[in-house]
Amino acid sequence: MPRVPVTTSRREQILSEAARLFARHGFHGVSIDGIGAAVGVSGPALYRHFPSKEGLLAEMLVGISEHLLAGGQERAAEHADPAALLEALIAFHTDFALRQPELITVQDRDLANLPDVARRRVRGLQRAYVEIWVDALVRAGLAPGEETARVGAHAAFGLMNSTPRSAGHTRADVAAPVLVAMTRDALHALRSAT
Amino acid sequence: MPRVPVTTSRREQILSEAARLFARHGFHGVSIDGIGAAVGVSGPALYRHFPSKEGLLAEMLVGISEHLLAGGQERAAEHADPAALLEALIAFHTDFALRQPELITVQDRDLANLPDVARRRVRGLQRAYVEIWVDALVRAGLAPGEETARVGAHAAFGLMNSTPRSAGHTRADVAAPVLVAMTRDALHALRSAT
DNA sequence: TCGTCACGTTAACGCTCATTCACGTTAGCG
DNA sequence: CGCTAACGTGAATGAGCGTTAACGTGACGA
Repeated sequence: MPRVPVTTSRREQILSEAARLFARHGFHGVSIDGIGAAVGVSGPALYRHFPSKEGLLAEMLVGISEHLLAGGQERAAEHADPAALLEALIAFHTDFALRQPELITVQDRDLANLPDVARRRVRGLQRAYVEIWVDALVRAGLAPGEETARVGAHAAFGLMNSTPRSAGHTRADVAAPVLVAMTRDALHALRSAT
Repeated sequence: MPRVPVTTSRREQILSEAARLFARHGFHGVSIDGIGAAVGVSGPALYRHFPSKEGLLAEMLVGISEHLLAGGQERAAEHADPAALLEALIAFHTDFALRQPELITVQDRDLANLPDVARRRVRGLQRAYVEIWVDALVRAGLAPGEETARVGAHAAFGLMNSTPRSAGHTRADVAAPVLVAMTRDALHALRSAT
């Protein structure tokens, strides 16, 4: 009879510390022993919790993509009005980027280090998330077509995800309204740009 | 008497191919043999041109930072009016990001893989470049203080550097005006955001 | 109380990879 | 013409690291 783990923390702890380390040094810049040391166990103990180093990364990136997509779908279900939806999406994404800068960093830096299957999975989730934005932009009349909307969406992500670069010197509660306002106006610029 | 290299191309060729490979697979995801193969020589031949793999990366990143800083200083010298300077900076940076997406990618992904000395050098150059933007933003009255201006500058970089993510599906000459307009409006949003 | 399973540990294996070595080859300069 | 320096090559070296193996240990269910 499978024992239920009293401490579900170990897995989460590993994921969290690994994210911190991956963000700082990159996937290949961190060793299994390094991750182990960060959580107070040594090296190969990780294989009791994850099938491989790549598997650990996969779970992390899939988790992020699923979280973002779920959040996007939630907002889309709540708001019929595309302008209101965009506002909600901006708030949601900015909040995530400010709260989890390491995850943001790892997500768009170490995607290439995923095994093929997982990478396709993550790409698919990301694409679906982008499509929510694209759809909202087109319906809101901010972008004339999907291509422009996609460029705009990626640009907005780049803007909001700049957080890891300026965070460290800047408190989140001062950066948040700035990023939100900038993203909103950047997206509105799509209208006049074409 | 030192012979002048007939083919100055080899060095440039290596730098260029290495940039492409680093951008796609990351610094640690590319081997010396891989870089060699990409330019048609094999493995250790690179040591005739660079002191080490890290040295190669260092030259690449220092080159980028110097190019950006030089471009920024040029624009700053040409434009006394801060608003005009900002327009010139946006055009300059967007153009660079669209023309050299691989360099942009490598620059903000593999900085951590530099040896300490080179990393400090690059960071210093980057800081100086950022300060040109910060100064222009403050003088143009778009940001109330340097801290807000810094957040805004990093956000603008994130926006313009989003190019590698959307490029590939989008032609540069359609993306350029979109990114320019978005960046301009994003920066103007700093005024009302505070 | 006993077996089992979750969770660790240390040592060993094997592979990748940056770097060095010993050794050509070609082209210009004196 | 011959010396030298630029530029390559293929083989050897040595370190780092992911992964596996062999071996505890303590707690909980039967």
